[in-house]
Amino acid sequence: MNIKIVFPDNNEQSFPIGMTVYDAIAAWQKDILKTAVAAKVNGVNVDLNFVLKEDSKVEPILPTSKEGLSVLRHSISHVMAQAVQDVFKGTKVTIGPSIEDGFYYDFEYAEPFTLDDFEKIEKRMWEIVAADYPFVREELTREKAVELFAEKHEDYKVEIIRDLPADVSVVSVYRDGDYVDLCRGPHIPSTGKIKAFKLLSVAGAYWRGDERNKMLQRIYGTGFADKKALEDYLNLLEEAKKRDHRRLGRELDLFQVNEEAGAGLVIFHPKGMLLRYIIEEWERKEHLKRGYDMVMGPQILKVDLWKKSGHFDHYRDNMYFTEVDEQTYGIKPMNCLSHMLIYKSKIRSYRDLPLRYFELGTVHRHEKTGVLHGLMRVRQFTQDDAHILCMPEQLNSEIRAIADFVNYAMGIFGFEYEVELSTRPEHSIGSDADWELATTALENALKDNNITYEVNEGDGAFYGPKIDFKIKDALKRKWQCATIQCDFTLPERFDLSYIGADGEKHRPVMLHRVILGAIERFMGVLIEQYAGAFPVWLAPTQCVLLTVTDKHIPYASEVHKRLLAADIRAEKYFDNEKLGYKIRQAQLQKIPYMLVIGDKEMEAGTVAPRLRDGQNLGALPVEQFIALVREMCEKKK
RNA sequence: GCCGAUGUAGCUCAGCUGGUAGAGCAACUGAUUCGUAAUCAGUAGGUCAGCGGUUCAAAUCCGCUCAUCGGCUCCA
Repeated sequence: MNIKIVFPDNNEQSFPIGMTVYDAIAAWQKDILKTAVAAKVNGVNVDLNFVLKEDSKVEPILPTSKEGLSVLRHSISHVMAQAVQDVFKGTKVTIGPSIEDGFYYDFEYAEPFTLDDFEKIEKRMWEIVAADYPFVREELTREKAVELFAEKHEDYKVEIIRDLPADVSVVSVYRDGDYVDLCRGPHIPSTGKIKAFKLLSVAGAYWRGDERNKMLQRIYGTGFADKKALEDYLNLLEEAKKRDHRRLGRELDLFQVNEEAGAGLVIFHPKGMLLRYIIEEWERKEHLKRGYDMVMGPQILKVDLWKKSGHFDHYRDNMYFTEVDEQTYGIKPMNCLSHMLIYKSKIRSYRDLPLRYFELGTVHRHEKTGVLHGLMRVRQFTQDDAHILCMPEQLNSEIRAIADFVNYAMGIFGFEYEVELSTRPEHSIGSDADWELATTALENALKDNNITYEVNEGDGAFYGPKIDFKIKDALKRKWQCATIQCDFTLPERFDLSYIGADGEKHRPVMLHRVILGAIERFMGVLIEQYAGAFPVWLAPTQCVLLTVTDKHIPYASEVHKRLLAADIRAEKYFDNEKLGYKIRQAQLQKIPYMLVIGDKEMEAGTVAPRLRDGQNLGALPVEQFIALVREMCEKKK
């Protein structure tokens, strides 16, 4: 489908939908480019591009819009590639897209780029910007394009063109000045439109994302419509760093990951453990409410069982093993096996199903050193794991119930999440028919629940497809927490059965699922979500007693006892310091209530709560304060 | 595992081209008894990540290992 554009000289031309006006104009007659762009859109004053829409309207892409930023950043990445090739002769270019908060470009160059090189590259980039080269689109036949890039020894570009689908006969390249890059476009009109950018980091990245390929050097950067927006973004990054759970974990004395203990092994300090305990207690109650049975299996199981389940063949590299009395045991990387044995301990009837086994199961996985990250990626962690054994016809309602549970839990903890459906991976077990059935079951449940999701091809577990729920950390990195995995294979391998209404044996289906995922990871994201200022029901310390002078200690101690007796987590700041000092300490610890206790309170039998935001609640009788905290806990605030 | 960077007191960091370690905050002790984000003074604290090498001499140079950080691949 084509649409018409009327140019300023009343010349009418039609162009395919999706093409930008800039490209359309360039394709038509590039010498009237500037006036055309400026005059094009009903008096809307814009710097960047316009895009053609279905409804024949020409919409401007503003430099502040998502689309506009993406175009701008893509153009900046071209300028960066151009600068890198100018500064470091012999650099080969590969690909350089815009991404959520910026852009990157992957290069091949013999020497590693350093942060010091950024200055040189940025300097050259500003020169290119100052030259205000127009971005000019040009279309070439495949053959011509291969010729062009082969001549420049751009092997990666040649490979990209050669790998294009057979029906692509024409490719586009963009020129700015004497630089030319293979690119689909669109771009901004000229390099001079670039006002604000910054190169941020350099990292390794495999060519085409495959670890068997050569490792390239990726330079990350970001760009904005103006300097102010760039500064705001950089400040935001600084703020995000203050929320980093690794930093808050130390400052709030929650946990440590100690080099002496080993990489990826978390040591919970008293306050961190208290937070974890609160979450775990909440979990147990919520699971019991929903018809789950609590169970518990051993940390190590004989290796033969892991062979039977398929873990030994498919997951061995990630497992720890130990040998005792000439028996090899596998330390569990997953909790399912014990649950299978529980199911098998009796003959099961269709009347018993579904059976839902829940375990706060601690697992060990030997993760590669390079992936370890605070609480988010560790080698020992505890999942709020459950295995549901049900009849195939119960799958849909079970999956829906889990999705509801996840939604409820995320609401309680204040997270938004994204949903992905991951399908069969390269290395997997089970029949095609079962994979088909399992994938459809998951997909149908999502559709029936009106849950929007994206499909992640080939990202399933080796034993089945899965639905993943992802939440974001302070730096917007997504972390998978909840997951639902559909498994026909393990029931098969363990020969699980139930007696149906027909008196015959049938095979149950198994769902593996977690709600919060790994407690460690969930706590990591939770810490960042609240920047350490936990809601009252979660706060390891809910209130702290601040004495004005030593003579208030006896009364404050009395109040402390009453609070503890009322299940309120209270601390004592009775040291010989000024009130201001103690307020500051409590503030830094992000404690919800600071109870000031001086002469007035001692005489009246009250406490004077101060909130984290500086607000004073005035004097309250102790009982009233207790009631207040209880109410906050009940409302999960 | 791969690419790159980093590792000095509990934390944040100084320590130039090799000559034997320093600040602020925190901690501890004492004085002060004080009303909503830092009272004053003093004291103590380091096999410079570990191991090995070069050197008359290594925090500093070289190698290996461990760990951390930013990514890639992988993943809860």
